Amino acid sequence: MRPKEIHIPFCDTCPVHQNSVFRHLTKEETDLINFEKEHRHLKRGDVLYTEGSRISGFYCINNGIIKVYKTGIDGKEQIIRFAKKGDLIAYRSVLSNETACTSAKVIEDSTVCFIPSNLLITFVRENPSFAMEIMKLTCQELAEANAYITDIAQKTVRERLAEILLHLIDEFGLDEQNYLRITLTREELANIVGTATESVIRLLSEFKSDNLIALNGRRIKIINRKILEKISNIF
Amino acid sequence: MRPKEIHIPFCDTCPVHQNSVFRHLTKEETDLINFEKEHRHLKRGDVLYTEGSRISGFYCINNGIIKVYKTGIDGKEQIIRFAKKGDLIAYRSVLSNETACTSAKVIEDSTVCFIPSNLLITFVRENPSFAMEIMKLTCQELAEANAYITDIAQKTVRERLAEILLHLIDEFGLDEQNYLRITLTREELANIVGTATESVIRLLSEFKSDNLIALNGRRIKIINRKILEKISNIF
DNA sequence: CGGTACGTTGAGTCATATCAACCATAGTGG
DNA sequence: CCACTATGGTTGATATGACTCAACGTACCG
Repeated sequence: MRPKEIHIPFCDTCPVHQNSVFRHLTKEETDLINFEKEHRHLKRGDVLYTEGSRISGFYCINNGIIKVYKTGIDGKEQIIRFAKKGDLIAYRSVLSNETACTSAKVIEDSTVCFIPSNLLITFVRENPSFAMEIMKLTCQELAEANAYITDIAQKTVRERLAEILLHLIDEFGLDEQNYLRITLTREELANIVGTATESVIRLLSEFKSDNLIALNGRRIKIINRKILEKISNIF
Repeated sequence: MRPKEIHIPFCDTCPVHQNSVFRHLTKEETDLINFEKEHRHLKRGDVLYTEGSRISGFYCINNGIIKVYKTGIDGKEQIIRFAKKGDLIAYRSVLSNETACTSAKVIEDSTVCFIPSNLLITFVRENPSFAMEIMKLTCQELAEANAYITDIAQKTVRERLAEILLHLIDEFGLDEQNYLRITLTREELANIVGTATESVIRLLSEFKSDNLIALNGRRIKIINRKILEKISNIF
């Protein structure tokens, strides 16, 4: 009884597959994934895995948005990154053979493929081009993490909030009316920036009075990107 | 005229080599490194590479301590990590084929081997066990970076300073009199914690009056580790 | 001896967290 | 259908952690 069942194509014709690290797999390897993968439909709030758990595979996001976060003091979430169409999650834990260092939860209803660990390990060992691509992925994530450490340590909340808005624009884009294509609660925004919910609310309404953004419930319309860039102190 | 020239052994008998990711290399691969590597003696303050530069190889630390940092607002350094005997630096940029996202500077006089990029790339492509080990390394660094993002976003400066002291104990150890085996300026400490130099000074002398540490110039003696753990809020 | 880099302390300020109250909305169950 | 509850959003008042600025001390170095 799923009125809107989303079709999951075979891996070899899946646009995600063709545009990701998977494009370095051979026909045989692709078929193997296709055979072994499961696909799942998930709703907002569903949890894919939690910090500390042992993981038997990783996920390829076909659709929707997932937040990847750590749980800190008093259970406060720190959002580390988002995963959307074409992104992989949980592969880090598989590769390092450690328990998950983050949790993952659905933000917008998603369709994902679950691929068992052993496939990833095998491909890394047997397909050097694929290994190299996965390695690049990890290295890029590492570079981003380092940059974020510096930001969070040195910038004010105001600067960081402006910067996050710009990141969200880059990552998820704007619709025809310049609304951000991702909707987050104030609390989620606070958990990216690393601040209190109330501070996000105050700063957003400040940005609004300065005519940099407009607010429509959870939807954020970008009016003046240039000034946001100035505020965010990126160079 | 170097009175204390430190002997660099051939790679195949180098203790660093035998205890690092390099142990997965074949005899031939090891010989190749041995043949192509350069070794360098560096003094405090020497710079190995700087953010944004293109890198033609990576470094294996034989001795001494290096700080790896990003330059943020107004040139303020954010120290990302330290590298000591047996650690590798700059390999991230080589693997992802990007310019360096950090700079590296000598904190304690060091001896390092410089190994050209192409060797690393070749070994990753041709030696799956080695590739896997390097990958684990990156993944672990990533896990640490994520944890640090959460800390810095959620903890107070006081908590973070205590935590950093504990990290430094774990990473560099204590001598017979419980002095930390790494000496940093107050500014460097501040640049790890992500705070102002004055704040570090005030908090250190607070820890001192609470009899948690003793101070002797730049040397820090650990007196009560338990309480430091309590303050740092790790669980 | 003057210079430079580092360390320390005090005073004042400000950004941000915290606490508290209140509103809006939607879902739930009797 | 209404009270009830939970969740998210907003605003105000207040507290305070941490930064900044400034002055001064200390130590080492050529």
